[in-house]
Formats: sequence, structure tokens, C-alpha cells
Amino acid sequence: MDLAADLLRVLGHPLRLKIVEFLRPGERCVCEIVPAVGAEQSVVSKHLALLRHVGVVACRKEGPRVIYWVRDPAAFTICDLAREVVSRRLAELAELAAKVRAVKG
Amino acid sequence: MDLAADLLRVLGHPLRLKIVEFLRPGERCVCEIVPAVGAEQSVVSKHLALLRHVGVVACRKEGPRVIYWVRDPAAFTICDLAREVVSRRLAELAELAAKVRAVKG
DNA sequence: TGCTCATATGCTAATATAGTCATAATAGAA
DNA sequence: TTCTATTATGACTATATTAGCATATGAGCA
Repeated sequence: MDLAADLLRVLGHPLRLKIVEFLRPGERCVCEIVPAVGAEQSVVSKHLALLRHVGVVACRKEGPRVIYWVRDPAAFTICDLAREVVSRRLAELAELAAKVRAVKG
Repeated sequence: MDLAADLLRVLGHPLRLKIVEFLRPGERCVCEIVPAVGAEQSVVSKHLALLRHVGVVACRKEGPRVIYWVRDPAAFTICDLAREVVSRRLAELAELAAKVRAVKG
């Protein structure tokens, strides 16, 4: 399904991943997200829009503020799994490097 | 971690998702992958290279053929979760549409 | 109303990505 | 060696994505 690809592609950006991570403990205002991820306000706003479009996050207005949260906790699981895959791969590479050193030295 | 974002971004392409799905039952030769996903050989080769670079798949040569497989089964779980998120979202939208129709009609 | 804070959107330039076509590289067979 | 089959790579074009800046929108307050 193409929509699944869209979801993964949208999650596949460092800043958006950072935003999703920051929302893990619970909902947050944009004014909290912006300093937390260390990017310009307009940039964060656009990334939030992308995350909204694919349904990863939702938002509501509260006075002048906008509060965002992650709709589906499975999004966190996806992030966790991605990190697991990466760290297993890094561990393999480290092991391989150690073997190479053992043969050389 | 940026590498996790890379992984998700690479998985986030319809054709690459299709390739990963096709490899779910087990390893396959490029000459099987190409017709299965219905894309040009050079295109498939480049997408396989991307999947290799982020460590989703690995390959070995067998005579003139190259056999690919998915390194880490967690990649399948990521695909499954992405589809789950999408289908839950679609179900929500359908439910919402039904409510709208109920109010209107 | 006029002002300020918070957020979103338009526009532009830089960069990245994807597909197409041609060709290179490699292995095996004749 | 020459031919063929299989896969990978390079050049090019088209399109998409991203960030930065300016500005619009909208809510609440003076």
C-alpha cells in the first residue's frame, strides 16, 4: 500500500523523528516543540503539517496555542524498531571490525 | 539517531516496500524480483542498492545471479506496523464519513 | 480598534531523489 | 576468445523536498 510508504517516508526525516520522540511523553504546544528540536518556527510548522497529513499527529487549538500529539502509539513502536535495526547493524559492524583487527594485529 | 531516519526514509518508497514484501518468504534472485515488482531492471537495481546501503537487505553472488534477502526481520514488523497505522486511520475516516452521512441524511 | 503573541503559509534557491537510456562489469557457455 | 545472460553504474532530465525569509492568519489583550 502506497499510504504505508508515505507514512514511513514522512517518519524518515531526522527532525520529524525528533518531533515524534518529543511527543512521546504526551501532547505538547508548538511553542514547546520549536525550542526542543532546535529548528526555525516555520520549518517546524511545515514538518508538523506533513506529520498531520499522513495522520501521525493530530492537533487542537487552545487559545492562541496549538497542541500536538501522536495519534497512534504504533508510531513510537516503528521508531523504536528502526533504532533497533540500526543498532543491531552497528553492533555487527563493530564485531566485524574487531575481527579484522584481530586478524591484522 | 539520523540512521534510523535514513532507514525509515528508504523503506518509505512504494517500490522498495514492494521489494521488501517480496523478500518476506525468503531470499530471491534479482531476476525474480524485477518481474515481481514490475519495474525496469536498472531501477530495481538502484533501489536494491539503497536498501543495501541502509542495511535492510544483504546479497551474495551465485554464479551470474545475485541473491537478496532481508537482514533483519524487524524490517517486516516495521512494514506491518505502518500498514496497521494506515488502516486504523482509514477506518477512523470511514467511521467519520458514516457519521457525517447520518447527520446529513 | 490597534497591538502582540503564536502559528501557518508563500515564495525562492539549494539540494536530493527517481526514472530512462546507454553502457560497463562479471560469470559462464560455445 | 567470443557470445550471452545477469546485474550494476553513469549521465541526464524531471520532479520533489527542504530550509530560510517574509508575511498572512487568528486569538486575546489594552
